[in-house]
Amino acid sequence: MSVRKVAELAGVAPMTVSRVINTPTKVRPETRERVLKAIERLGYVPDLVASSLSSKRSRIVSALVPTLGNPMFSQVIQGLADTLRAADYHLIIGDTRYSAKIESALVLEMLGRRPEAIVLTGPVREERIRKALLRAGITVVQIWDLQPGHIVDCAVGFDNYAAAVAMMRHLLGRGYRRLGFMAIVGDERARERQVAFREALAQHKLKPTFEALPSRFDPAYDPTDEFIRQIEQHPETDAVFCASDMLAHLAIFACQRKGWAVPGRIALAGFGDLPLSAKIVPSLTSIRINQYEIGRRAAEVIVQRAGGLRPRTLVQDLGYEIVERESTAPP
Amino acid sequence: MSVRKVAELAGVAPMTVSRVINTPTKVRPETRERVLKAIERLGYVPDLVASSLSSKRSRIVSALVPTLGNPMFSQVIQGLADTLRAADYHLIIGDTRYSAKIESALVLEMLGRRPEAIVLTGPVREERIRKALLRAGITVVQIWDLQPGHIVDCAVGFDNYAAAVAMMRHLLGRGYRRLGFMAIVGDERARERQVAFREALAQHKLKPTFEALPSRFDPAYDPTDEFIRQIEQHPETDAVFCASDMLAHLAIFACQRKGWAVPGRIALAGFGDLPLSAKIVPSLTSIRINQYEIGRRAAEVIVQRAGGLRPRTLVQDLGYEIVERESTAPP
DNA sequence: CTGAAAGCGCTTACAG
DNA sequence: CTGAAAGCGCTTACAG
Repeated sequence: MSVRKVAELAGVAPMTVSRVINTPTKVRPETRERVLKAIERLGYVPDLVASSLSSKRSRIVSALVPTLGNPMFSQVIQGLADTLRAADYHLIIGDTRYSAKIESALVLEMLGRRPEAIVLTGPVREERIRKALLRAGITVVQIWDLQPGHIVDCAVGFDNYAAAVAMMRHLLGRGYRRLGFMAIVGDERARERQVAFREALAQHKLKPTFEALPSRFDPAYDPTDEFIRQIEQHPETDAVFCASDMLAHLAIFACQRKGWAVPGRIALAGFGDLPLSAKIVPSLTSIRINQYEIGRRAAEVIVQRAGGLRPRTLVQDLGYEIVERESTAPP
Repeated sequence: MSVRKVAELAGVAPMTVSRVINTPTKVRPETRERVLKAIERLGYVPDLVASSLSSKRSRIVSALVPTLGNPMFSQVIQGLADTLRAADYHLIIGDTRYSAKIESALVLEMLGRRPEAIVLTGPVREERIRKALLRAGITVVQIWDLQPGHIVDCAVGFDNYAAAVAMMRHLLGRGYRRLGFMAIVGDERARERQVAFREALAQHKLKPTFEALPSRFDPAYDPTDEFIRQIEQHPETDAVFCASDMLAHLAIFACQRKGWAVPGRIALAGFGDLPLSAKIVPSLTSIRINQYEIGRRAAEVIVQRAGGLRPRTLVQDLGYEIVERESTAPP
């Protein structure tokens, strides 16, 4: 099945078949009809691989996220997928498992598909990769965290550090003073939140009661146990800033098991504002990021660029919002 | 940047560069070294589009799931992505939003990329699409639900109906008799569970107290409110079978808000056994499906097929497991 | 409005 | 072990 077969059946040149598919208005209606009928009869599906090669437009976008298992990122992917599909692009995805090494290997692999754009979560970490990206001359959209110094091309996201600072302001404003921090090790974005956590405390001449970073690669990995252990070892803790809502949910359940009132005994705050966070009991104070919108905007930038437009702003800060809920009511 | 440039720099023919990349052992070590150096120096990344076209091997797999937002499916995708990457395949994804129409359009689009295999969630619903798939002559792996009559090619999943029947056996065995059912409308897989729910009750000469199917397209969509409304309208209900763990989690929170003891007042059971279900208070009885494994096996089938092997079994039933937890303790 | 020629960047299938 | 020729299935850039 190929343009040639269709052309033969319709009694036209292959070029005309190509026109019917790509620029139908440039073909006389009668001719178009004949070609369309031939396409239909043969069940012809144009080969986009060949099309990509000769037109030098792959209509492919690659996106790399740390993990697909995290709803934060799957929402971003969903936003990307929906918007790109509407513009006739296909999306190739890869997950880096939070590893810079895997990320680099994936970028190189992806580049082989000649994508028109590549979406990366966070800054490029290897100089070699940055060079390869530049040499490829494609649109690079860095999503999620905005770190101005490291942006290769475009960026859509929010200020992770500022968001964490705002949450700390909220917690301190509520009167909490003995704060713990919890994140999953390997999550570099969480590291930034941790820095904000420390600095905010330091400004108030306070010290963390604990900073726990269970590793998902640790065979004994269980954030729930880790949380309980930390609270028992540091019973003065009156609030815990969790680097993700999922951790905060687990902490709430741990507290329920232990009979620790939230927020009476311990206040809890998360990050990401998952849908469940508004519904959980107690409802969870969190930092809302519009994940879907990040994906949508990233796709938008890509489509605009492909259309020859220079997007007005190369860096789009979509902001964040502290959502104050029951879990951090004043003590 | 092309094989030609590399070939010139290395002083060999393009064909030799191709060999160094694809079958390096077939090139004399000294020649290979020279070519490798040229590749390195130029930062050459082979064009997989051109490679696909001439070799007729795209090394692409397309996967369609109803939504990426549901952790059930993102786990499947993760299993696919990991396994396919290890075999040097790229994964193009699409989400059908539970729509047969979108699914059909996506399949046709995907076919244009000449994937070596396509992964579909559930059976193909349009005859036209089944034909297109057959004509494409590629591996089609139907995942998730196993419906023998509708399988185009291979299938990896579990028996949705049997799983729901097993859960009903559990609930009835625990002594619950006044059962309600809840699912999100549009989820066809949930429909099967609903049928099992009804039939199991009928066998015991029982009737549902309610069957609620909130629609995510309904502006007033709120499964929590819907759950509360149903329980208040049908206060005799002593247990609710939720077609997904997420719904069951929301139901648990709703009960906490209302002061309805789970399982004292109402027992709850879910489907999918999300990680949170073991941790939530009360822990949730659910049906465990190994989502990641479904993805992994689907990829395995694809890789085996590509290697010329006929997989031993075309239909792999990975089974399910009723995980009995606190939420359905005897009344 | 339509078509013949050339070429996109690889690899297949020979040939030596 | 290496290479020259042909071709994968489209589209670009002309030409008429």
